Amino acid sequence: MKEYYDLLKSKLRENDLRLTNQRKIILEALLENKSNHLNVEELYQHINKEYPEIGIATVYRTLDMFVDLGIAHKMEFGDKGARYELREGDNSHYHHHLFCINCGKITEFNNDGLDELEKSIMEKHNFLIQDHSLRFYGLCQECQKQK
Amino acid sequence: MKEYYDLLKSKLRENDLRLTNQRKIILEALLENKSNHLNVEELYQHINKEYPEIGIATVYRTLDMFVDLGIAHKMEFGDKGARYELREGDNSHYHHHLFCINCGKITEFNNDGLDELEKSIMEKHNFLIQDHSLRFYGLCQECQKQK
DNA sequence: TTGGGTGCAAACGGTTTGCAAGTAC
DNA sequence: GTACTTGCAAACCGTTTGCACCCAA
Repeated sequence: MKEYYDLLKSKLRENDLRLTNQRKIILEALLENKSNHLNVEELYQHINKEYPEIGIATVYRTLDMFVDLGIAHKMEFGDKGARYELREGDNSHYHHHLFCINCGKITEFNNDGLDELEKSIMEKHNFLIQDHSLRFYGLCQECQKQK
Repeated sequence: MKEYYDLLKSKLRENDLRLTNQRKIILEALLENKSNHLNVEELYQHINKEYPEIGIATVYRTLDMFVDLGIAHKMEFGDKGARYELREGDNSHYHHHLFCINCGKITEFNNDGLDELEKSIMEKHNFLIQDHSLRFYGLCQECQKQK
């Protein structure tokens, strides 16, 4: 918590941006829902309960800014509504996602073994990789039983 | 060409759907632009030149249907506008994409080595994988020079 | 004090939908 | 002939934007 707060503070200062209450609150909401994979609307609803004066436009603007500052990731699963999650400190341990096409449940899995592929692609295609996304779409355990 | 046409025909028949001119034309447009990664609007413009009577709603409906029939893939890169591409016969040789965040250029690369990861995830998470997507975001060769 | 930040509501843009007319089978 | 399809235009909905007011530094 403190860790992300300090990170935000220094990133903001670096870029001559201000540390507003809204930005603190939105960071906090992301932290509280770290594993819930809320989309923007859901995150906004969560914030709205305690801080009804904050507008959704601010939430969008702030989240985009967090991405620019390198604090958050934006993810879209094609099911209406982007999701944002905080970046982990060590990028190489970034996780990826299983997306259930029946119930929409999102599960995380680890990144092991992608680094080599990344390296070989950089060389083969002369492509400077800055971010990556690996997803599997299918049926989670519960939805398999159901069918 | 013939191959996809026959596939479409049989898939349609299986599902009591009709082989209309529009569906043939849209399949053809996908084939002609196999490596161009056009989004729906661009694909529509391409079709519109020769067949101005076809509406964009039909293009959307048809492409979604192609996905349901297992003939096409839908892809979203977060840069406005979904893209569709024909599925290759052998799913295990499905390619993935490099997306240049500067110019939007999309490059394909091969899938080698993802199957094992897939298998281990199926076991570990009891997740029935039906589709997967691996992407790298970064700078293509040209855009690296430019900067 | 002042320029960046916010809330509001309107605008935007990709996509979907209702419906009457068209057409494959 | 009948049900599936289509074209059109309007609706939808997530996201962005313009603007007057606000507030962090």
